[in-house]
Amino acid sequence: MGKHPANKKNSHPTLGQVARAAGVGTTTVSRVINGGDRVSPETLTKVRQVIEALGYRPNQAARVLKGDRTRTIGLIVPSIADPFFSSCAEAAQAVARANGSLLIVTSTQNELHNEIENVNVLLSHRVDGLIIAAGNSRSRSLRDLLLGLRAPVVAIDRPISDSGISSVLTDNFQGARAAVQHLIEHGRKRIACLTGEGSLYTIQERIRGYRAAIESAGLTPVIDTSIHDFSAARNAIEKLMSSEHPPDAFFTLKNSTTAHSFEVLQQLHIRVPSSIALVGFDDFELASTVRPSITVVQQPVEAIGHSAAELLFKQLFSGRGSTDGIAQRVILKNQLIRRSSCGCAASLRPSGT
Amino acid sequence: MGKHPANKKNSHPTLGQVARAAGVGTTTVSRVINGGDRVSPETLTKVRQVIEALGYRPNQAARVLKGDRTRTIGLIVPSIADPFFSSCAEAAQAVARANGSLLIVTSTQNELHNEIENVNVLLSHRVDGLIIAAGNSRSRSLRDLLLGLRAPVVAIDRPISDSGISSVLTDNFQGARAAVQHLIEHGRKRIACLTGEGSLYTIQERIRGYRAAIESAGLTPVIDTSIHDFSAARNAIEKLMSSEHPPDAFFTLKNSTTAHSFEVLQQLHIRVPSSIALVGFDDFELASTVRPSITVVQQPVEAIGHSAAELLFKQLFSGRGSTDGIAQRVILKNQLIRRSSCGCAASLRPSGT
DNA sequence: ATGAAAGCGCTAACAC
DNA sequence: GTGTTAGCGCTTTCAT
Repeated sequence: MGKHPANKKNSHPTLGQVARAAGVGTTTVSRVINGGDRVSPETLTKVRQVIEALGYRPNQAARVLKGDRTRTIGLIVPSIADPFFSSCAEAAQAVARANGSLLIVTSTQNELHNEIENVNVLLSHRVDGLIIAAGNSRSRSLRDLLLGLRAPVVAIDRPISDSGISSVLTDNFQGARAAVQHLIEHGRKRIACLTGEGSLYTIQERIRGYRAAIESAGLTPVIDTSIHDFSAARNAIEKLMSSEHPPDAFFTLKNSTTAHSFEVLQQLHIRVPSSIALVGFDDFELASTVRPSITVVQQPVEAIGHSAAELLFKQLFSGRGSTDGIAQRVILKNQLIRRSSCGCAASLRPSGT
Repeated sequence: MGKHPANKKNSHPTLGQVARAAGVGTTTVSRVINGGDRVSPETLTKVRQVIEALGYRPNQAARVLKGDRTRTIGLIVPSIADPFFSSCAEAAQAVARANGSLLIVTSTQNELHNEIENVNVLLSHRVDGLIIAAGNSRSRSLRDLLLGLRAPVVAIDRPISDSGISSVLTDNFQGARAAVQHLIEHGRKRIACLTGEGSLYTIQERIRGYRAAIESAGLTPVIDTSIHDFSAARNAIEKLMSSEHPPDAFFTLKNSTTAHSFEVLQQLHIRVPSSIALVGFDDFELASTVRPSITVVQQPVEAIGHSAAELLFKQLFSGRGSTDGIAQRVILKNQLIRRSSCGCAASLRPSGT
């Protein structure tokens, strides 16, 4: 089938083939593709031509085998499609690229089984380092697996318990506490906390923050961790609203819960913020566009991915493996974005920050 | 520093080390890690123990060097953080995993420079195949590069011009035309088309669809391709609204334009849909939650990633390289999701489809 | 400035 | 069943 001029050979051309075609030794070709030092200008030009003509590309696998780094790093997250993690990934990839590396992203759906398998697969590919957001951050087996690696590891969003593994987190506790305090300052007395996935580290920290604020104000905590989906939100809210002492505010601990709750409130024609104030954890697109715009605790998403990757490369370059010396814990600040749903006056140009 | 039991060796243990430790030959170990056929039960157990004890993991690079597939496929997209592409990626990864492969995702910001570099990097890593959403789908150099590969390539979202490269697309033309027709059926006469990134294939197809519907209804097309951001949207809309014949509907060609336009309309206190009807191309979270809920052309995002990966593996397994035989063009249908902003009655339970 | 040759870790003939 | 051995494509001494 008449095809294009390039390489119609069955397989990729090899360095040896280039060498032969150029009438030089393999060493010379190797030098050329690695910067071209110690090669005469003519040879260099000649070899480059041949490389071009043959469409030669060095085989990473062979280089790796010689013991070099693979120039790949792995990122293991619950879901690529989750905006939080995909933003992290984008930021991490930028750093990886700046360091001449490739980022390989895999997803686990928070299942321990997948987390362990992904670590193993990535390791088989000899990634130089690993960034991981582990759903099962307290799993003994995962921890031991990670601890046994020679490659550096950085945990994001959720730390690996009792491991001394570096981590980049946001201050979920403070963020939640500040949000609830804000609600309290608005005079809210019965603030209910709504969420799903109560087993995750992040959620638990946020609950701690909620409790701390509530209790230090002498109020009563009301926590519902059953909100997995829209109908769960609807049920929970209907029940709460028809209870003896209905809440006057909701603090929702994750994006989907915030969105679902907001929609339920609309459907039930409950006024926000007059009847119920609403503050969510985690910002999202359109949180500033809906009416009322929604006040949220905003996490520095890109910064997480960026810092984690930076930290990883720092460990990589500092020579040694995971747990020694530079293991660090980076805690990033969260920010309360005050929009309308908490009771603050609507800003004039609400398409927010 | 007292560490854990695993492998404290400087580097990874090798198959040879396992063989020696187990008192067997390398072939036997190789057999064990490849399924354990033709090995006696005792040896098998023994070897497995040693593997476990040493924390041995086969080195992919070495396998690759032997000519095997790398069991990795590459996905090149404009941005990982874009929900459209991250959903594609998630779907593609699921297929890859089902086929025992790893998906490597890289992003290009639609820059030709990055697209070419990413192809080369992925190729150096000897990915078995490539899925690409090329911003510069008409670039000659990119096309030639892709055509020269022995690895199968599947284009998504945007076809590679004049290349015969397989592609998985949605029917942008039909989708747009149906949306505009819907607006026309609602009695709208002056439907303005708003968008940015007019150079992209997808956008151009949508414009074609818009034109087709408008012209066959004897109306006048009004197209503004300058909407890069919020303030551009604001300017454009203000100008349109104060013109002699202000529009009575907007058809927005991409997510961000839809969201920005919606917000501008709110700020200007222009009633939707009574004064201006709105239909957007591409669904997004909360499109059903805002008030009025927004009617959109919904693309089968997961299906794109899924089909593309399936197609890629099909080509991979069918033995040969890119352009022969099974090169296909898969066109997926888009669906008009009728919510409120087009003028259709609000549905009772508007949290969408 | 350039080349010859020895592996890197693994698999696949081919013996035993 | 199991071991021996020859490379896969590359980098890297060590000569020249």
